Amino acid sequence: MGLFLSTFVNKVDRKGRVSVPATFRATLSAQTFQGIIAYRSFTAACVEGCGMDFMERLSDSAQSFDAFSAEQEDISALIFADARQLSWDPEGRILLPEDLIDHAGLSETAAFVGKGQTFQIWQPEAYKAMEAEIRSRALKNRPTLPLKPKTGGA
Amino acid sequence: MGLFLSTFVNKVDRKGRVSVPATFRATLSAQTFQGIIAYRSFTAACVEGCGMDFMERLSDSAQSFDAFSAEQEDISALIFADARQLSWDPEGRILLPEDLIDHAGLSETAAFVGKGQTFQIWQPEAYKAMEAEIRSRALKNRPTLPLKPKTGGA
DNA sequence: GTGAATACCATTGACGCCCATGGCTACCCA
DNA sequence: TGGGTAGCCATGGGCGTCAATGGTATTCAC
Repeated sequence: MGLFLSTFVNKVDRKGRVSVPATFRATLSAQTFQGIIAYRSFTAACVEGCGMDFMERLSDSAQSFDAFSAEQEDISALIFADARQLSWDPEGRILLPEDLIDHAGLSETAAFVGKGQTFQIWQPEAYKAMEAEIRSRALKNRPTLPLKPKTGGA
Repeated sequence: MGLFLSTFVNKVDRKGRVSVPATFRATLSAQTFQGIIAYRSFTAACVEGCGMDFMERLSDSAQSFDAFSAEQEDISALIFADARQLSWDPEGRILLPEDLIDHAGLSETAAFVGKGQTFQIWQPEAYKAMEAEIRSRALKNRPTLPLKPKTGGA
């Protein structure tokens, strides 16, 4: 299973095009749709991104009540309505729609931020600020991450 | 299952390259991604290192979000966003990104410190100081490590 | 017909790959 | 037991390739 890792800052050109990081494209290469799914985050000033398979999983989850609460059903409804398929050109660039650019406050550059199964697109300075905040909070709280035991193999 | 054991101090060349200890490479040799995952520790001046399988376990753990507090989501966000895939060259070297070098205060040499399932990369002098501190604390506190019973296989 | 979106092409700079070297160790053989 | 040798691992540097980027042309839609 491929993951979206690391953060890449790429330029947005005059036409609104931006290169999707090569490693992200590699992560999505197995999928039928050659591109990304993008929708406006409703918790932060950024764009959420993922592959089609994640959308399908989201859809499956929304079906089963016990997995998703009513609120979460609302959320998934929002997501599906807002989501758009952005296919990349032969060079691996996507064209960012105007409203996504507005929502994330993008201008010259865009930061692709890996979140594991998904990723986000931020205005780089805004992300830096957000990251600093989270990092300082982590430093204070020293939270721990309960690791699941290894699944299946090895 | 392979573990990361012992400590190795290797040189960082002018291009920022450093050899990953051969035994660490052997530990990771079975994995799909031939290289290491590295991210800045948020509790110490060092770089955390692991294999892709460890990252995937982390991602799996993050999936069940009812088990996840906001804090813990913070952590996984920080880790995935900061994690870089550093593949090694045919000689077993990785290229250390500038900000990782800065965070750990690396210059001429780097210490690879085994931590079992994961490892860390330290500025050698800094690690020596940290180790001395931990050791003296252990002498005082006599910490214990509850051993799990053997799980089924291997 | 005009504008936008997509495809095509060219440039460049970073990164990955290749070859060469040196030192240490472990092994072999006398 | 000691010298020689071979192999592995860490190291240094040069070169080619690919990803990111900027621009132009062509096609599609309205």
